[in-house]
Amino acid sequence: MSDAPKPQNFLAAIVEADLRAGRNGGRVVTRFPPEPNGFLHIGHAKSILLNFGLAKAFGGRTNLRFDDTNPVTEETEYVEAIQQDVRWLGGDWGDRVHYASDYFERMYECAERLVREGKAYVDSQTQEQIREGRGSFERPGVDSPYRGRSVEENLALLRRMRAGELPDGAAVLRAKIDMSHPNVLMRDPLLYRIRHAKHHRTGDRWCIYPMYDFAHPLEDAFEGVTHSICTLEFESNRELYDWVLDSLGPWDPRPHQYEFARLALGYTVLSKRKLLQLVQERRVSGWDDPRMPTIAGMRRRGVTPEALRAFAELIGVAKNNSVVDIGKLEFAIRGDLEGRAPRALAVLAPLPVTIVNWPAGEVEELDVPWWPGEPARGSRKVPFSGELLVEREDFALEPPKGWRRLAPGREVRLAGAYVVRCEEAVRGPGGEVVALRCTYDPASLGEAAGRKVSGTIHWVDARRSAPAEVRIYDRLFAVEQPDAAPSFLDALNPDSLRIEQGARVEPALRDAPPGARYQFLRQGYFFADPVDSRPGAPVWNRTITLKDTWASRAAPQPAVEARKPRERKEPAGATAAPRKTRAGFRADARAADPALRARYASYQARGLSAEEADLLTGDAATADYFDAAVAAKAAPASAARWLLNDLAGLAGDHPLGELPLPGAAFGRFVALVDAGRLTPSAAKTLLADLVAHGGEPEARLGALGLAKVDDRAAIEAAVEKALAAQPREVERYRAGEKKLLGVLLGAVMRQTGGAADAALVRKMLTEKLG
RNA sequence: UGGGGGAUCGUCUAAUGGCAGGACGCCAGACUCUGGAUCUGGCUAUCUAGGUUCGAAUCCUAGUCCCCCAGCCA
Repeated sequence: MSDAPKPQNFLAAIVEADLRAGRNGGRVVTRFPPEPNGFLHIGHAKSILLNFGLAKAFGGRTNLRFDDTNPVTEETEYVEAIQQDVRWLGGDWGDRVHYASDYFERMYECAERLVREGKAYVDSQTQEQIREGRGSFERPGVDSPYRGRSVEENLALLRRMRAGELPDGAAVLRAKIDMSHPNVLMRDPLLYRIRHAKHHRTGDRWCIYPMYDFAHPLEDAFEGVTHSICTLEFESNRELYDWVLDSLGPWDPRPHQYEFARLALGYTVLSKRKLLQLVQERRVSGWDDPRMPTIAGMRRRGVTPEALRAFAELIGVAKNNSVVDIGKLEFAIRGDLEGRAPRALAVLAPLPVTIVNWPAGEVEELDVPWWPGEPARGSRKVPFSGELLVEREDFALEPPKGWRRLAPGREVRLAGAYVVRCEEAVRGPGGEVVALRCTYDPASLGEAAGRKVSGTIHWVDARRSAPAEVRIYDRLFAVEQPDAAPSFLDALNPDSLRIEQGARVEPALRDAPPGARYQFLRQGYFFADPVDSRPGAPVWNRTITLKDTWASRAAPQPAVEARKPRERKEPAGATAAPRKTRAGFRADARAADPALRARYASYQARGLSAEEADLLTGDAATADYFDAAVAAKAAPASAARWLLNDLAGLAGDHPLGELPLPGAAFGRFVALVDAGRLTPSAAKTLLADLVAHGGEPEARLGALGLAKVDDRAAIEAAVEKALAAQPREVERYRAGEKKLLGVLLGAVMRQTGGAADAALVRKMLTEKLG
């Protein structure tokens, strides 16, 4: 175990339980298995952080594995980009970078073994025939005419496939499972297809390539992966994953697949196909365009790995289909940059200001701390003269209510410098404001001056500032759910990039190196672009704005259109079967079986409700079980209740007839409860034990010490003990938090193993607590 | 019933029969040389209906809604 923080999610719970149970010999091995056919995006970041984080937290290892089983879409360029991204995020795979293509020979051997064992065959149907033969959701498939080929013939054919004697599409290797399997993935899935294509690593060595469902479980098994974590859409594939492993084992460890919900984010798209389209259609400048949700794009925008990790922690891991508010990402980015970006002065859209009472020609070098309020973290010189520039947006001729910036006659603080007062707005020929004439207060410099003004604005010196290109990035999409639009391209935000050509930055920023990060005071966090910046001429990318409670007024949110229903392609000829419910099946069973029908009536005659009678007579086994219980002296009403409410849940999918607890013994159990020998609470414990291990109810009741305690003194002792153990709760209860009675009652019940009479305990508790 | 999964504040996520918690967001206030940050307080939730239980988000029954699967993609 390491001391890395333990993630708190359902997968961590599984790993922890496995470790506790001693499974896999204490090993924890995960893997991150990208296909090298595109750049990684923030959804992958979630998966990377999960896989690497989980293994690290539990003292395990994580492999990086390229799932390169489809030569026509995969490229070496992506392999390199992916490694860079994973490494940047902090994923440490040591020397364990693997390729599915490294296992092609072993996989092929597995394929031959399946053939030899009669579990796979070569199918020579066309693609269309195979699709047709698979059936549909409601209609079973039909066997391929080639399904019955002999082992020898299959082996010879498979070898010819490998040898390149067959053209693309002429044959495939299929598992021989069940063409009428309810899970369509199990209807003789394809294992290998012929592809005469050059592979980015194996070149022309192979012309047959394994399918994902065959390759992936084997890759995991070859590498000793214990927990194979993927996204929800692979849930149906798990059955096949298990089939492949069980057919080709034994394995140690035997990998298991678990699924979690992939990330969906508002105001963005996270499908490789769509991201590729944006790149190919030049809607963005490339995979690393700062507007892209790719890891490379976010990195270039100025986001840090720490911010992404904070984001991942913020959103957690679960199985709910969810769309995460983009605000959470922005929060994580701001929170990270807040502590690492020094504050600098830059004016994006300048408005000239003349300080009319400034001594002509004089320049003052102000010493301004990089971190306001934390002078110990350093400072730089900022020139101040009679000719300045302020942000155009920071002046209003007719200021609205609550305005805390410049306006005729108003005073503001220039950050790090003097308080100025606007004396006059200079108008151009069209009446527009082209410059400001202000006066300054020579006594207002520094904290000690104690001048109170309504606001502070940023500025730069007009002559001694540097021109800079500033790229103002905004969300790539204008609507929260681009996928819901008719075409996601329609949802693109036309203002996702604005280039401020006339921006000016303070002199200290002129030589900022690529990758430098600053907060431009009051405007946001900026990052010196690592690609386009030149020595002495950095290009600034806006990573993220500051939170702006002033501007956030009255920005109407566009209505979110309803997601358009996806079209179903249903092969012709399928009949729309009427939907049947469980209740319908029970009714059918009774219609077909007069004996069940008779029991349905007789149960009601013996006092059961129609619902109970219905549930008990859906099949003969359940009714038989119930009858056996009643024959063993259980009252019908309570037998029904215990069977339906508790036994059904404990039994799970197991038929009642196969339980270690026969119907007659169940009946004796119910009789014990009816006789008041144990409380309902203790009875549940006893029933769970009987279902798990069998045994005679009476004997187990004694062995587990579950006999009802109605001895006042014993209960009183338990109450005293429980109260003494929870003084805080007692105090809070007495202070008025009456809901804590349940907690205290629970504590007493646990004291007695559930054997105490709950009503009696409640009574004593309320008396004692007053 | 084709099969598989999922429904908890506006959003994301906890609570394995015993106090519905946290975070984002939002609102209000304090503070502030950033309308930022920070601090304080507040807001809002168990899909529906029955049942079991002293006690149900959790167990049972019925229903509703959402997602995934019929590529020689992964």
